[in-house]
Amino acid sequence: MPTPPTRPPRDEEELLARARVLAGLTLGALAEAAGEATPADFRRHKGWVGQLLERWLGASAASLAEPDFQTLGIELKTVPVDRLGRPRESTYVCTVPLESGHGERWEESWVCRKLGRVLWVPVEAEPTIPIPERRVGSALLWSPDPEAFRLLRQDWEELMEMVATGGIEQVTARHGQVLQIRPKAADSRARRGAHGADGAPIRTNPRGFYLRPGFTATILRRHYAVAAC
DNA sequence: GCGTGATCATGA
DNA sequence: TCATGATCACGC
Repeated sequence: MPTPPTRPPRDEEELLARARVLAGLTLGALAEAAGEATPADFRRHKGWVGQLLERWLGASAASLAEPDFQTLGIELKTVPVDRLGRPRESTYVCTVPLESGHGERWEESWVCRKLGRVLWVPVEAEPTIPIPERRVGSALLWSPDPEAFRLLRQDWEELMEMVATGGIEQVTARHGQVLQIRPKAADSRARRGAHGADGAPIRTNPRGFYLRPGFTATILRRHYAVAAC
């Protein structure tokens, strides 16, 4: 059984090597080897899997508005998958800028920068599998291809245009083909400064950008199609 | 209080 | 069954 690294990976190759070691291992084994307890359920431990993998891969920017692997410019995303390897949940990307983002170009956007290079790590999330027995899958180091890039850009521009013109309160999770905007806060009472439909300052629930499961499914499906050959 | 790590819980 | 809207913990 390996032990968690004490420093960030030097390069992509080292990061991938670390990830390959984890493939097939269970959450229980990784938690034990890292000296922590495996939660009985995730109701009060929602980010636990992500933080466990951060530790095992040597991520450096935990809970900062930076890529997880700062020097490499790589974002780590653990994705809960069903028995067929399909994502069970959407994937959080970043906060929606409610006051400063208007007029920003796609290329400079937080979404574009975060998704430029992503290490996807699938993790079994079937409710029937006890948490300690759930296995880590094989990781995929990914950058958007032209089609993915186009879809993301199109959604981002459309959503930010809505935020700028109609106001954030008009945007729901139903907008956006692959990217959506949903609440992202401690609870529904949390408030953040924003602009209303008429441009007047308002207070509203903080929002985040999320990738729809179908988008992530396409990424993983291609990976496994290749891996199976 | 905010951003990051996400999953939960409910209604359609 | 599935997606949306709500929620929980942590570090700073």
